[in-house]
Amino acid sequence: MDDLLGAVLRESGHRLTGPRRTVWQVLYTAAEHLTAEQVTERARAADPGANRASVYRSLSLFAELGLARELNLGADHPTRWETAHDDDQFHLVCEGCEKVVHHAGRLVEEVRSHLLRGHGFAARRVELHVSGRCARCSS
Amino acid sequence: MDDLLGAVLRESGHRLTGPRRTVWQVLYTAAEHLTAEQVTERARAADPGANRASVYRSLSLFAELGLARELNLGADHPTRWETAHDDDQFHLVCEGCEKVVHHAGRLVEEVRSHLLRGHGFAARRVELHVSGRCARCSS
DNA sequence: AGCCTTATTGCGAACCATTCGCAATAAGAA
DNA sequence: TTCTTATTGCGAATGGTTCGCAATAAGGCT
Repeated sequence: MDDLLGAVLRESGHRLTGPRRTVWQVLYTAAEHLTAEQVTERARAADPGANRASVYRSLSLFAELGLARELNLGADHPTRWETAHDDDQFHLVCEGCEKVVHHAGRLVEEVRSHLLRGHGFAARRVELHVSGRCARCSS
Repeated sequence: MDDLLGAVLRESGHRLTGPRRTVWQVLYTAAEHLTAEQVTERARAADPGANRASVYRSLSLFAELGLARELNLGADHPTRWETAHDDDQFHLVCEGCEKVVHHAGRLVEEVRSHLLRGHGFAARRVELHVSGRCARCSS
């Protein structure tokens, strides 16, 4: 939905602007995880004057408001962005086809309860990054 | 051990040099995870002429040889380094005391087999980053 | 509808961690 | 000891991200 953006912005005392709408659209309709640069490119498809700095500002604001999420898949790869899901992060990076697979599973819940019961550690955010080879590429 | 460095370097056709020895010493005797900048500072304590670029070069080489590991604990934090352990990465970052706890458990094994059996994904490296509050800080 | 306030934008310059190019140096083999 | 060449040190370059500030436009108010 496009109205989610407006609602969240209004509610938090921010304005619904053109650039923000554009960035949100890009992020929302993207299949993969995009780098800030890719977001900028695609934003320029809709609005040729789209500005890099504004894209960065929109992305960080979205993150702050819980609309989007910043991904770190290793120091070699650049930072990527995605719309936020309720589930925790669980990313499988295939070294063969370079695809990043999203995988939401109960595993995260298990990790969480394991840590709390076994170690008294109250997990807020769980990020699981796995690199290896997917079924197709490991043949 | 200090000889581990020499052995691994020699075996891989590299030279055991002063700068590399210094960086290894720093990394090896560090309690926490250090940023490249911190490694450089400490290296300068031993050798005032220690060079930033060489520190970076040493660190990447160590990573390549499996002696050290680069850590990404989120885009906000700078990259950190540690000597490599055999176990996979499992980091608990406490938001209260800012401590990074190393926690090696069988959880990683479970994740690995879960992915392989359930999804045909052959995990090579598993990184689990959890932020939350440790037992002491959550009171 | 038009006005006013001020959040947001766009632009380029600034930043900062990391990397590079290259001449000088020093490991390690002979 | 000499010789080869991997490695260093230096400063400059890079690349992603952020900043400063004047110009613009959202949205509340009349």
